[in-house]
Amino acid sequence: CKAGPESDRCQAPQVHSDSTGTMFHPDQSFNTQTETEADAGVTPVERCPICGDRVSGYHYGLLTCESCKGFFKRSVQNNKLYTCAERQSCPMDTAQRKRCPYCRFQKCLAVGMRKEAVRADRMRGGRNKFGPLYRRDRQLKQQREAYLLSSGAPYRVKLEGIVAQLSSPHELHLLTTHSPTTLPSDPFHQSQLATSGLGQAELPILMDCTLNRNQPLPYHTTLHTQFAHNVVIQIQT
DNA sequence: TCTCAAGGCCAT
DNA sequence: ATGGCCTTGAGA
Ligand SMILES: [Zn+2]
Ligand SMILES: [Zn+2]
Repeated sequence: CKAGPESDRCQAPQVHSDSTGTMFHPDQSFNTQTETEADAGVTPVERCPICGDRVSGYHYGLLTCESCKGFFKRSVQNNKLYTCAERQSCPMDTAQRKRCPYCRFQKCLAVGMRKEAVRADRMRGGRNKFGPLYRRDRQLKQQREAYLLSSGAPYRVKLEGIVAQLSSPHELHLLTTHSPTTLPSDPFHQSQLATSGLGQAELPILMDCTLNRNQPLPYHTTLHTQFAHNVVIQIQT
């Protein structure tokens, strides 16, 4: 993987996974970006509920990305009043989140960001009253994952990103042709893998399948299980 | 001490 | 105005 000036695309595809799909955000029409290899496998793969970007921690009540944190802070601090030029339902993803601050702020509130967590006196550091809440939420998530890991429940794997370069066309062939119907003998599998683009440099891929917990992932992929709901896959190149 | 969410800074 | 990175500081 040559890291050029445009090293953006030279990254491992990002993957979400989830038990039986039930916990997936129902409104996940996020066009997720790729994630750096460094992040993959180390940091929990959580998605910002507002825009789908990578979360950087708890901000004003819940896990959000860095940009929505900043946006919410500015909005509240400066008593921003926005208006939507459309119908109060603009799409929110990393590409379009800055287009309509109104809908972005609405969504911030809708998903539970708290104005009260923005300090009127701009005191820095320390902990606010939500500190304990964050702590509980964390350990709740962990418990649930521990359970799901041990339960043997089917889990869902989504892979979306750009493969910079496959070592051989054969790998792509396997990924492609084995998609919906050829995942062997798995009653749960419903995978949909699409490839498009013909350039050798970058290859968009999309996979979404449900697998049994004891079943290996298809071909040339390695699985790193972190938490039950978050699995990171790396394509071996 | 260490943690990590809150505010600050500043290049874009 | 945005968003990535930095500094702060009460609580564990
Ligand atoms: Zn966001
Ligand atoms: Zn709007």
